[in-house]
Amino acid sequence: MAKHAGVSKAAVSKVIRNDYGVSDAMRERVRRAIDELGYRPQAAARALRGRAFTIGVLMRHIGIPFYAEIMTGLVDQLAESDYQAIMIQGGTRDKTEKRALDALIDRQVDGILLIAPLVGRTQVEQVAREIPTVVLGRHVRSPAYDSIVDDDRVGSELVMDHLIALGHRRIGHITFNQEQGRAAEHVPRIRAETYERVMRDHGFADEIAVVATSYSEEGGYDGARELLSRSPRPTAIFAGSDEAALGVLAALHEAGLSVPDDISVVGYDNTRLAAHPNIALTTVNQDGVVMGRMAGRLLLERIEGRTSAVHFSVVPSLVVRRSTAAPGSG
Amino acid sequence: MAKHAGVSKAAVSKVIRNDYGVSDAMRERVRRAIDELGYRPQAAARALRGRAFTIGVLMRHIGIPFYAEIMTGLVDQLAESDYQAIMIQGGTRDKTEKRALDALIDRQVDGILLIAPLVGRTQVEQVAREIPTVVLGRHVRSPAYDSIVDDDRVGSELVMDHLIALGHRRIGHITFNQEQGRAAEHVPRIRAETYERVMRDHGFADEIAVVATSYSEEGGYDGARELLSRSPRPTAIFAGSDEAALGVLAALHEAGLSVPDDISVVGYDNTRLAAHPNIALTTVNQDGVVMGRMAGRLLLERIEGRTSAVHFSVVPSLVVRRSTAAPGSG
DNA sequence: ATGAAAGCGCTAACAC
DNA sequence: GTGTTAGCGCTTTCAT
Repeated sequence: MAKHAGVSKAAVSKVIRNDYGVSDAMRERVRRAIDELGYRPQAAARALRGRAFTIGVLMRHIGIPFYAEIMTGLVDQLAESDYQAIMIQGGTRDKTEKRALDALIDRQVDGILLIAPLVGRTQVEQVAREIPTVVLGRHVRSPAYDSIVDDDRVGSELVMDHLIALGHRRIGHITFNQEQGRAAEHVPRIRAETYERVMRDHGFADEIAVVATSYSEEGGYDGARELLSRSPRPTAIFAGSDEAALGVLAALHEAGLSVPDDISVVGYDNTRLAAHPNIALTTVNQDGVVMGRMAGRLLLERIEGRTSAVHFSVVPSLVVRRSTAAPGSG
Repeated sequence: MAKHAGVSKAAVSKVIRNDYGVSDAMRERVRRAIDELGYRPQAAARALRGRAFTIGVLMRHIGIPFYAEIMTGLVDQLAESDYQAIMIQGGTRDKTEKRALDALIDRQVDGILLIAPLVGRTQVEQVAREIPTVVLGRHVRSPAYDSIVDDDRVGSELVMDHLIALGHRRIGHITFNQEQGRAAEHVPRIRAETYERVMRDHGFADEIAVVATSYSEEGGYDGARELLSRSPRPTAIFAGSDEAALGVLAALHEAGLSVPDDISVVGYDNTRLAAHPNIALTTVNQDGVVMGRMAGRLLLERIEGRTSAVHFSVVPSLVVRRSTAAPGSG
């Protein structure tokens, strides 16, 4: 490559990196040679000496619509930089997630975005000492890394206020049963705590009914069946996620109960499906695209040298659809 | 690292790669040092000389449930190897996909899985000359790379036979309007052609009604509205994908038509949502997990040296749910 | 069976 | 403003 342009390797390197100390003529000559040869610098070689120009994203699975929104924002933000986002699946077990995280580190990524990681604060801090790190979806404010969350307290309050304003008081909640250790920073815990607090604040402490399963469709299904078996049964169910709400709807359908006439249902996340007319789920919207874009910005800033931590919170909004109504209207 | 174990770098390298010519004592010593130091080889440095131990997967977006299945199979297959799968989003435009593909190549991946790529055969062949490549979801049999497809002819026949057996003859179809150039290898084209062929074979040539929009929910919505505006309107709609079928359901809902009493709807892909009781979509199941596992196997084989091309076809099956019934039953 | 040495393709520091 | 040089952390070849 350098030979073809009749210049030194260093000159080529400088042109590619837009480094200073290159004459226009030199730049032009190198540019032409690059085009003629279709030359592309090898990321591995660059990584060995400097940067890999790669942002690694760790997520449990792909296939989750909300994650897709995050990626849209991230890619959009990185588009103007020289950085590329690569993704890796961590799975749902500690061990597989660890392996995936190690794989990113081995590949010398310049920044890491952890989406709702299983790994705890201490371990993330260890990684963050070496590599700029942003955690999305964990309510933890470490000085060692940045975080981005939706304000789950506000979102949950929106849900509860909506239901209570409609006249509900026997409201059930389905949450995600996670390990206790670091649960305080976990989203399901915050949504559940807010649910309980609002219930108490309104004098409905006796009506509190929380079932801990998971945020999956299956978890919602099981949770709803459990809630329905109680007597009297709730007039509304606040599922901790849209996924779980889908399971709730399935269980209600199976039980021959109609929504919202017999029972109101609320989700959280505003996945694309919630908007479908056959579902029409009242839910909380958190702007994943904005969160992803912010993640990209924070990572680029850290790569450029910022060391102080930034903790960003997105304000959610309630989207009211046809799955909620006043109780006993059917 | 080598110093800590009191051996040469070459010895460490051999132990890590399970190369021959290492005594048990040496292996033991190196292993212990690795554990003590928590040593991990840098992929970038390895890539420069040998392999990156990385499989790159290019897909349009994450967030597509079927792609998640493919990844599950791929990761499962690679779990027993030293290879890691990383994903990159190509987006829906030629240009962004090209950029993503280049990014994988720059990162020296050892193998590439292209999921329903926009890029055409010639360009893929160029890549495949350098890097083992598997294409999933394109009906093209190149001698230069492997391919994995669902047998879309069989799947589409299953759909049509089902509808015709129920008594439908005015069946509409919604397809994906792609560039004509290389359309022959594209899935939507094959599904549409099979639809037309079966219609003709049964003497329903006059009833053929194809609307070309896209395989998205919006595309299905628009397509359905177009089909409903015709007179007489179809008694059944075969949407080319579940996504599109969701849009069809939305349009029917809006038009006050009930499914399946007024009109039957069939999708394709058996995404998780199709199974939800509020949707209950009759659709075609293609085993994404099997396809992903096969992709991993083919890539590993190619990395090990296979040069002849393998073309693998998965046999789909029909999943009948409540969105189809005999015509005029309502 | 083991180690010394060369070199993969870049970047950074320095000399000119 | 440009070229030369050293070296990033591995793998590979070749002595020993």
